Amino acid sequence: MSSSKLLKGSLATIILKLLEENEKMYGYEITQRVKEITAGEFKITEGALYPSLHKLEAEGLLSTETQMVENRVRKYYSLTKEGNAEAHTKVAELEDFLVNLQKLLNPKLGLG
Amino acid sequence: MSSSKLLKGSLATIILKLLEENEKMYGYEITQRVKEITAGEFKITEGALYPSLHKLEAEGLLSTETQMVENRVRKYYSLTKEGNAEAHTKVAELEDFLVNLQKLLNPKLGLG
DNA sequence: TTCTTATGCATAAGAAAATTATGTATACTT
DNA sequence: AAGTATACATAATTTTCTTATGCATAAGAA
Repeated sequence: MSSSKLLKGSLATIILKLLEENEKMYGYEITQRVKEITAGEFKITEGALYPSLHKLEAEGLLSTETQMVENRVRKYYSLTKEGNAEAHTKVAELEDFLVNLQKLLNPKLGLG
Repeated sequence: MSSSKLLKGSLATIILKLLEENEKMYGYEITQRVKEITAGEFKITEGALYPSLHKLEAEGLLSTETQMVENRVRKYYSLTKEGNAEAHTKVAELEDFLVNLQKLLNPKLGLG
């Protein structure tokens, strides 16, 4: 996430959420999907993405499958069973966090 | 912010926002206010808070004033003029970020 | 034909921003 | 006497980025 330098710590949750909806995705596809959804405002760098994917795989949350497409390698990632559970947990935690952050940013609503 | 380990990078914005509303606050007060507003879900640690306050002061965004209250030192922080401007900017950036994050977490709404 | 952009993965060096642990000090409660 | 609350501060470590670099193929522009 280059443009804003905000919200370090949410990348893994974003990845898990996207994979919850898409069955399988490859790295480059994830960067493009995020860019598309956020109208170009989030740019996930490879230096952040690939280490994060590798870590999630090492933790047993993602499984991989490599394909050759048009003479290029694609490494597809899918949620494991544990990954699916963790996706729910992490998304819920992040949403909870956002609610609290909104209370801080918008105290009139929060304490109304 | 100990409990969730999320949203690293938003602490400075939270501080600026609180000071935008409160004229002046001291460190311990900030930790208690955040805890109160978020019903105990955000716990700002001293190890995060004080370095962040010092940095904001070094950047000219905050000014300080020390008082003795009941035999204890309190260091009050206030927004400078530049701090006030920066508070607006950072809050707007964070809100913008949250909008995009919501699009990722709630794609059905985002692309509706 | 050469350069740039796009596609696709990966790692290393460095910076930023936390966590955790520690230290000092006063005051109140158990 | 020990623990909790108030109040500030810093150091060591960890996490998670950014930036830079590297490899490789393909397509389009100059």
